[in-house]
Amino acid sequence: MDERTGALVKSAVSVSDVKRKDILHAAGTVCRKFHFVESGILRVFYYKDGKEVTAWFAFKGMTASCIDSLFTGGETSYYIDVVEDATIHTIHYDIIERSFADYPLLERLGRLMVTENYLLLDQRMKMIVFHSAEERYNNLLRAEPLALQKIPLNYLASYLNVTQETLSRIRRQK
Amino acid sequence: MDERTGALVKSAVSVSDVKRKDILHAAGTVCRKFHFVESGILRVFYYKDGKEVTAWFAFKGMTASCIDSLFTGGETSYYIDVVEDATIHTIHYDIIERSFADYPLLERLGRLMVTENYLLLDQRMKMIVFHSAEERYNNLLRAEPLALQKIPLNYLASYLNVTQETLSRIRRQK
DNA sequence: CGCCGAGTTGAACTGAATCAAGAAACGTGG
DNA sequence: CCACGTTTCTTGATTCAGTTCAACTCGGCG
Repeated sequence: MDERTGALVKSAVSVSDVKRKDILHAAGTVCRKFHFVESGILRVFYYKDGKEVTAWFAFKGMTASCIDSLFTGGETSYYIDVVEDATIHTIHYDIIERSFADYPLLERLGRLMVTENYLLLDQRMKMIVFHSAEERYNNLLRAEPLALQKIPLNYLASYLNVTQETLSRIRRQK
Repeated sequence: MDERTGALVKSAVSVSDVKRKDILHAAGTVCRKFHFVESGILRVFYYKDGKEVTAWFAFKGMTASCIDSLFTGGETSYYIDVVEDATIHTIHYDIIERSFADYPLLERLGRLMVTENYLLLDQRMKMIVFHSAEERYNNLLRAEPLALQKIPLNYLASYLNVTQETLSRIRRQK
């Protein structure tokens, strides 16, 4: 990325500390931000038949956003909250977007970000389709061993697409 | 899109007619093309435990590509074949990509394409996670009633993530 | 005609959901 | 620092959607 573009991006970022249970974004609103996680854990979730369903955990080094709103400009169906006290860098996409025409590299940045998200979703989909509940749990355990101790079981369960009861039983036999 | 960019894109496209069972692309190779379907049906699939799994059907007006290879530049794990004789427009991504720097709008085009694919995948994932086999079948039936008569049952089954037997039973009670 | 691929049907099995209670852990005010 | 209620987690019994395996039907077509 060139200097000029870097400076613009920097100007669109703000850092903040957020606490467990803080809600960074609610469904039904347009959301033009996305968050980089420096430390802590964020969660992206939505409601399905009155129940929370976790779409995504953002651990250290990952991003969380109302990706539907960001992509389409419409109202998001996601909520974002804080699972573990976190320090985050929030990118104000408005500023980025307004400058697309003047900063060609931003388009690339946007493209790569979406691509990244696509590949992650693809992975997750294959995980759910091809692996049993137990394999999914073990996989996540391998990827994020520390984090798992800090995430309530019901959040985890909906992320892994099993009931809380099943997840509890899986976990027992270890 | 401006004239200049339009002309470049046009230069990167070729039209062809393809026949049922033709294989447009095999896994293990790098693929730098994607296909627009003017008529007919293409299928993107891969192998899982020795069995074909359909990742995607491209009906009229849709696109088919080895999206992993296109995004990452690596070898694809997908095959693309022809389910129903088709006329397709093939975009040679190489040419597009080489011109990213000179044609800023191409980055946007790329971004929007990935975005489109992301949203489709998200939809599909939710379909599989939240709906029963029967609901998934009915949904596809609603979306592509004509096409379904032309697609072999086993292709359909793996796309819907059920066994052929189950799909046959679902279909019976109509 | 007989074979072959595509689809159907049946019976047994299984992973995970659901429903229903409890047990533990947690935090908040007294 | 304890008591109390709430939230989180566990356990058991039952049910169910969908799989698996195996056999069978049907419509071409060489």
